[in-house]
Amino acid sequence: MARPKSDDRRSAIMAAATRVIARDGLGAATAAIAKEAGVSNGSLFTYFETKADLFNQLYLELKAEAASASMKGLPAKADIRTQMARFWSNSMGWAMAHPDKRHALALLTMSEDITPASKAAGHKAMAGVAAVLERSRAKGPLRNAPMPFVIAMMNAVGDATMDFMLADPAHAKKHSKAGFEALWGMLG
Amino acid sequence: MARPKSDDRRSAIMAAATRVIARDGLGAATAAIAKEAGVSNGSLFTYFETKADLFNQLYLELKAEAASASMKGLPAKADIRTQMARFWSNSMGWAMAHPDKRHALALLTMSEDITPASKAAGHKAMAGVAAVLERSRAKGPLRNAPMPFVIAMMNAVGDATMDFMLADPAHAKKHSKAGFEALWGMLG
DNA sequence: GAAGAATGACTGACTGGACAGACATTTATG
DNA sequence: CATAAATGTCTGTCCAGTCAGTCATTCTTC
Repeated sequence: MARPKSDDRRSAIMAAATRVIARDGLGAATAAIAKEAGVSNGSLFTYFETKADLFNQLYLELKAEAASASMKGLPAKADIRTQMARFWSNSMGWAMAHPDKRHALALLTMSEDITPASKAAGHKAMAGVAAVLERSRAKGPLRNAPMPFVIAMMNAVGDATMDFMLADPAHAKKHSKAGFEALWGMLG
Repeated sequence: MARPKSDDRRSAIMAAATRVIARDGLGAATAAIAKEAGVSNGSLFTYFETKADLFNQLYLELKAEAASASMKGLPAKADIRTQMARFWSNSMGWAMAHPDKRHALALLTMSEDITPASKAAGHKAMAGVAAVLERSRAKGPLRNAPMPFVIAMMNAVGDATMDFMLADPAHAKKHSKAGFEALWGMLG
């Protein structure tokens, strides 16, 4: 019946938001995002009702992408340390390949206008990870800790590791390995 | 001479800023801070040249307080695990006793208008910690990692632990212990 | 399949509100 | 009385979200 919304435009806005948020922080102006996307100010609001809406959708998309990337090719039959190592390497590799996405996601995770519903959905996307973690910590010092606590620990170590890899890419491999050893020491 | 500046007023502003930042985030309005302090809008600017200036001074003050609290009564002669445990318990205790301060400090640490100079000074305040950490990690998986990396790991685990303690105070002790075991596993 | 009616996406100037910081005036201190 | 702190209004800036008008696309009718 009428001009259809374009997926290209929608994803141009999402991609622009990723870049601008990574650059300007959560205070990023919608006008700046629209400009970066090559789209008019008003047009942004035909794709996203509010700025918070845009942020929530972007959060979910990035979270899903990060989760899927980190679970790629897990050797289901290998021992648990090998699986964990593969997961770790996937996660760190994704972060290195997409620093803007990883930075924007880190900021959005802290943002106050990500709704509880979005956070819940985000955690759901990470469900596969939880299973691997569960086995990893079975005999370690965290064997009796609540699972969300264990997940938070892993994220904390992961975030800190990524920060170092991005700040010092020359030794990224080394930092990634050190981070994994730290994680494994904590779990096993 | 002339009317002197009052330390009471200055610290009222600092305390108010702590509360308001904890409540409203880094977007906290200077007007809100002044009001909370029972001080006029303009007066705030006779004590702090700019908002960023206030934030930097508050960051340093909170950082110094946290550092000093966490080093209190370290048993210099005890074995390293005992020292580390005392440090950990001090840190977590301070955070539980002053949730606003700890939250504001966490936010300020991420803030973009904390200058590199302030961050450097902040790290300096934590110097005592570094020595304890150095001995703790001497034989563990992180024995060859750069010290800043080890510090970042510890902070990451500490932040995650505090989040859980504050969110679930009934089991604060348990969370604190679990966090310590995680840290110790990582180091030793 | 051509004409044109209907739809709704697109644009960018605009609005209302919030906020950092300045300033003119008042008040306290020595 | 000289000096400087205190006050709170005021101003310029910035920004999320709106809106009136435009135009691309699709549907309908002959």
